[in-house]
Order: sequence, then C-alpha cells, then structure tokens
Amino acid sequence: MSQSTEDCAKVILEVAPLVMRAIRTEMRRHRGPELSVPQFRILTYLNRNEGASLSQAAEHIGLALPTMSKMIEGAVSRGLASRLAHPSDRRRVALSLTAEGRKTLDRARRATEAQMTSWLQRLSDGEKRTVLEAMRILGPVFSAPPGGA
Amino acid sequence: MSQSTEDCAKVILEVAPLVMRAIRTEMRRHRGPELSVPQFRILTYLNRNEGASLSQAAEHIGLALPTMSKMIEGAVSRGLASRLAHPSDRRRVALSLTAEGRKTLDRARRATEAQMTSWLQRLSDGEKRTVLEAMRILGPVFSAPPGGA
DNA sequence: TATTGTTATACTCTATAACTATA
DNA sequence: TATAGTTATAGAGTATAACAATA
Repeated sequence: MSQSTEDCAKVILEVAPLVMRAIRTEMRRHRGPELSVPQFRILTYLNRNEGASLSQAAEHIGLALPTMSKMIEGAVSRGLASRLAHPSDRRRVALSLTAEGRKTLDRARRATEAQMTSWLQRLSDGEKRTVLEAMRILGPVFSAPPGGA
Repeated sequence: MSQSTEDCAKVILEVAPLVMRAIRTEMRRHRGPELSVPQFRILTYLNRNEGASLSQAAEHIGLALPTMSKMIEGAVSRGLASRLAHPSDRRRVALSLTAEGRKTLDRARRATEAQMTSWLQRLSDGEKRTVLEAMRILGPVFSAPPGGA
C-alpha cells in the first residue's frame, strides 16, 4: 500500500535531472551577460535577504563557505552584488544586490520562465494543476537542507 | 485562466534545484566508490542501451562529444564500462557496462532511492499520488531534449 | 578560544577548437 | 569530403585544509 513511496522516489530520481538539464541549457543559452543556475540562486537569495552574511548565504543555499566566497567574488566583480563590512562586527560582511544585479536577475528570471512556460503549454489544465500541487508539496520536503535527516 | 502555466513554470524553477541539491549531496555522501549524478546518468543510459556509440550517448544525455569521451574514459579506467571497437565501422565504439559497473549502478541507485524514500515518508498517500503523477507528466515534457523547441 | 572570511589547492563537469583515423 | 572520436585547453563550480582577522 504505502509502497508507493518507493515509486515516488524512483520517479523523482529519474525526472529531476531531466528538468535541471533543460533549465541549465536554457540559462546558458541567453547570449549576453546571463546567469548559471548557482549564480541565479545566489542572486535570488540576496534579493530576498538584503544584508545577509556569507555564512548565512552559504548555509541557506547549501554551499561550503569558500565556495560561496568565490561565487560572491565573481558577482561583485561583475557589478551584480556588493560586499560591505558589517558595521558592528568587522569580521562579518553584509551582502546585497546592486541595481544592476536586480536588473540582471529579473531579466534572467523572466527569460527562463518564459521558455519554461512554452514547454509547459502542451499540458492540460488538469495536468498543470497536478504539477503545481506536486511542486508545492516537494518544496518544503527539500528546502530544509535534508542532509540532517 | 490558463495563466496557471506561468505559476507552474515559476514553481518548477524554484523547486527543481532544491531537489537536485539533495540528490547530489546524497550521492556524494556514500563514502566508497560512489557516483556523481552525471556518472549515474551515464551508467543508467548504458545499462539500457548496450552497445551504444559515444555520439548516441552524448546526444541522449545532452553532453558534448568530448565531454562524454572524457566521462567514459573515467568509467572505463574505473572498470565500470567497456569501450570496444565496432566490428563493421572502425571509427565507432561500442559502449557497455561491465559486471562491476552494473553492480555499482545498482548499489548507488538503491542507496539513493532509500534515502529519497525516507525523505518522502512524511507525505500522505494522496500527496505521494500527486507527486507520482506530476513526475509522469513532466518526464515526457523534458526528456525530448527541449533545446529544439 | 571561537567565529567569519579568504587563500591555496585539487577534482569534477563542461565546452570549443584542433586533430586523427576511418569511411 | 564527411563522420566518429580523442586531445588540448580553458573555465565554472565544488570541496577540504590552512590561514588571517576579529570577537
């Protein structure tokens, strides 16, 4: 009966990489100053978490600290993010998006969503409802870094 | 009305990377001779497509030819795959899994599925049904390399 | 001593360009 | 000339270990 958990697992393991491949390819395809998936995720996080520290960002996104340090270095040098000293604790750093970063994020998001929308157009309304609901179910399952479980 | 296509797109763009992060982390975690996601996908492909050529494999998995060549080189040197000359066309190569490769693939798949199963255990039967159905809807949408669309 | 970041180093995945061998 | 694959090279993303600066 509850054996369907395993079917579920199998099918996610099969389908998730296909979806990500499409997203990655699409993001890479925009010629011009576009974003990789990890860059996109970092900018998205900063957009919602003005003033976050490196550690906080790394923790949330699931990257090691030096990795995040390097990624941010790249974003700063491209003018997409700023990295200021925290006023009261000089070890820390306060990250935020620049106006340019916000603009780039928005452009990338819109382009990728538009492409994704076109892929999904062949779905019936019922199918779309099912997919939407499933994603809302899976989000919470996977957004708390499941490393701990 | 059919505006839900865009919601769908948004939510996939948000959730898919979370799922993949969990899968990647899990696959990396098995200490011992385990597999990265791309390696896993290649072995899976070879398991179902005995005797495939490099070009075929690259095309199906969505990698450039030299990338696939290098990945296969790695798998061969680890004893997981074999790369034989095609009998009638000596430019081509016939790829397959070794017994060891099949064993490794099986072990990795089982371990990752088991972990995934444990993550999904908190879902109700109805939620699992929804997720299962959604994955079966998304599979076909994304498995024809959507670069063409 | 503990925390926050950065630097050094290395490995995997990925691509494009140039090349070799076969057809 | 065209196709299948490999080699050379480069760049992104990732990690661990060692370090520096601040608390």
